[in-house]
Amino acid sequence: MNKTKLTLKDVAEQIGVSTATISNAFNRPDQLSKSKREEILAQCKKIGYSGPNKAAQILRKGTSNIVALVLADSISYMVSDPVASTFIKGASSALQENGKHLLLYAGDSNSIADVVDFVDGFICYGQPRNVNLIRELAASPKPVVTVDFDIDNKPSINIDNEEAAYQVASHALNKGDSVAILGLRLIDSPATCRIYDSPLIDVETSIAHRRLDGYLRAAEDRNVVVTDEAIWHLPESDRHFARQAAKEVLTSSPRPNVVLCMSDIIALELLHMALEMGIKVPQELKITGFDGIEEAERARPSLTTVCQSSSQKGVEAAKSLLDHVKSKNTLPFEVRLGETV
Amino acid sequence: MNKTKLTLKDVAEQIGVSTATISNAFNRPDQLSKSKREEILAQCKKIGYSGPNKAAQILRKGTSNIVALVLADSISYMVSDPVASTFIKGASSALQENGKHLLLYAGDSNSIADVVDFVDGFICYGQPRNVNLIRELAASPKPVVTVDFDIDNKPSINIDNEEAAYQVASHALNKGDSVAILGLRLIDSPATCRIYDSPLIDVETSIAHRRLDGYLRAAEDRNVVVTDEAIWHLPESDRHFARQAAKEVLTSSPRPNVVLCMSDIIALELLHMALEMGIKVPQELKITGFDGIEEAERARPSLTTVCQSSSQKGVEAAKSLLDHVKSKNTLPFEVRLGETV
DNA sequence: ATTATTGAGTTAAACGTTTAAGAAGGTGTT
DNA sequence: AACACCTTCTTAAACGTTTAACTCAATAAT
Repeated sequence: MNKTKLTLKDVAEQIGVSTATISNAFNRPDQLSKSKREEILAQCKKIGYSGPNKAAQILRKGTSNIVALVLADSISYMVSDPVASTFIKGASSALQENGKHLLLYAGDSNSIADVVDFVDGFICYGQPRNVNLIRELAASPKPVVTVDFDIDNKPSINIDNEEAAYQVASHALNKGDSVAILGLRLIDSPATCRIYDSPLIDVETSIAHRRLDGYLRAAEDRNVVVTDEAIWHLPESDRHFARQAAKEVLTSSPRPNVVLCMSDIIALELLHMALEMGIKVPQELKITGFDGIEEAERARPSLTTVCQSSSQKGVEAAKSLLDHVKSKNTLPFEVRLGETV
Repeated sequence: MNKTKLTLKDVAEQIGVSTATISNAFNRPDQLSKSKREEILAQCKKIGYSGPNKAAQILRKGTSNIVALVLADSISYMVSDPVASTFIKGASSALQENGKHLLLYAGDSNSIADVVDFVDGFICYGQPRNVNLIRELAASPKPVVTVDFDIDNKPSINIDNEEAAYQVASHALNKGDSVAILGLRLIDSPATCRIYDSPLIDVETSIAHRRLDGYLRAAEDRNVVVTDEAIWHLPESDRHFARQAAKEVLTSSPRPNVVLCMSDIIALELLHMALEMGIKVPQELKITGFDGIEEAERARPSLTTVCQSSSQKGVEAAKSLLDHVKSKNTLPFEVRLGETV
């Protein structure tokens, strides 16, 4: 029919009203009479004008209905991790309900500059690899909400990781135990950036720190000594890394009889390897996980772990962003007793 | 420092050149002398101008570096499905390498109108639920590439589903067998829209159709009769649906001794249920899958299936879009013989 | 009968860029 | 010396909207 894309101006001329009126017909029904509005919309439909151009709206209105989801690790990894993908699920459905779109943003990139101008806000899931990215998020003119990660003065969604770790560890630990910890990357561990060196950003602390604190408190309560050598720091909650670390732990001597794992993926890998090696769980080896993924419940023996709802986190994160909540939100958790302690 | 966001105009005034020159300094280095360019960029940095506003660029340039990934089913489902998430992996990494961003778009929404104006193109993964959405994609002014789905006159990425199904079925079938098929939603099955009724869109055919054709050809070759009652159409490749259908198949009488499944997820669920029921695989029941996911290889007995690389599909789809390829691309597949036939 | 108030629509100035076309000056050719 | 041709930069018109401020009637209030 029409050679080139119709604009508001074209349509206004054809219908014989001002562009403002057409615009109002689409955006502000209260600004014109009901009859005129309906007539205009009908005409537009007939002419083949499907509504104001979104690119122009983004510029003019300063809003795009796009929310960027900054994923701590690469998108590839995040999409296949059960915890992260469940989070994405929750976030995306909450956003969709509110007419927002989700832009996946890799946390290993080093700047948000290429999207910050048009995006409506950021949900940051986990601790991004790149310091500069964190710094930019901290200084972002657009709203930011963080999850499983904390930036001072920005809203966040989290659970009480210290308390959760303390509780789950308490179920596993007894006086005289020899314990190992399969942890996640600490924010200031050598493999990563020494974020505390930078005075500009005020990152409170990572979940790995909080969980470690909880584990250590539980150990201390029972007079169990945890040396630095008994703590492994995996770069991420990945089966491959987990398998390697599990091997090291199980072949170290003396072999620990309790291993506290900061994720279920890690714990399950350890569990499988232990069973392969003929180690009796929980008699010779107690294991705790973290997250409460389905697979942990299906495993035999079933895993003792901390249950938290990733999808709820996603929903809450989206809500916080949309409602311009400023405060930090601490969600509940629950220790699920399985057969591994 | 600065109260309000700096614009190109502000910066131009401060530095004492025209806006065009600043713009060129950022976008078209060949349009001004090297020395001037460097001076300008240095000044901008000092002033705190981080480059042209992206929202304005989108409008003016008509390009955003955003690619929408239209997911046939809901985002929630897609993100947790191993096949789909592997696809997303491939696509996102290829796009990221080319500086493109990924917008997740739910295929159960009924229009692309709210993004078509600013997005650079669409990758459509699978057959969207909504006819209107398909119609809009078919008529989209922006490039579209489809995967595991076909729209006439649009490029697509696929494997030869008919041949793949034929081959895998051929490994399982023998004269005298009683066969059932656990299939996926056909494009014109009653539960969905009768897409062929609409003359406006020319959707070639769904992968479910092609696979069914392949299965039936293999059956015919061996004089095996497949009645309509022996064919189940699951709405999607979901564990829940699969479990229900598996139950029906295994309790039907006479019980088939060969079941051809259109996805590994379905096949694995059937396998588990068969084992639970004490049915010997493959002696009493042969099973074939489709996709070649990891879990299929790990299963005991391991699954006979068609291997195709979802991540490669993602990469190819992204490439096709970025390179403006117009032709359809048929990728290779491979039958992996497991212990279930 | 005069003044306020409201309703419906218009005008025109943004929003922050990019880019075709043009101007000014310098270099090379004949 | 005249001319064409670069190079480097500027001018100004898009890109397609939204929205504050305004006009003009018509209705309500005093």
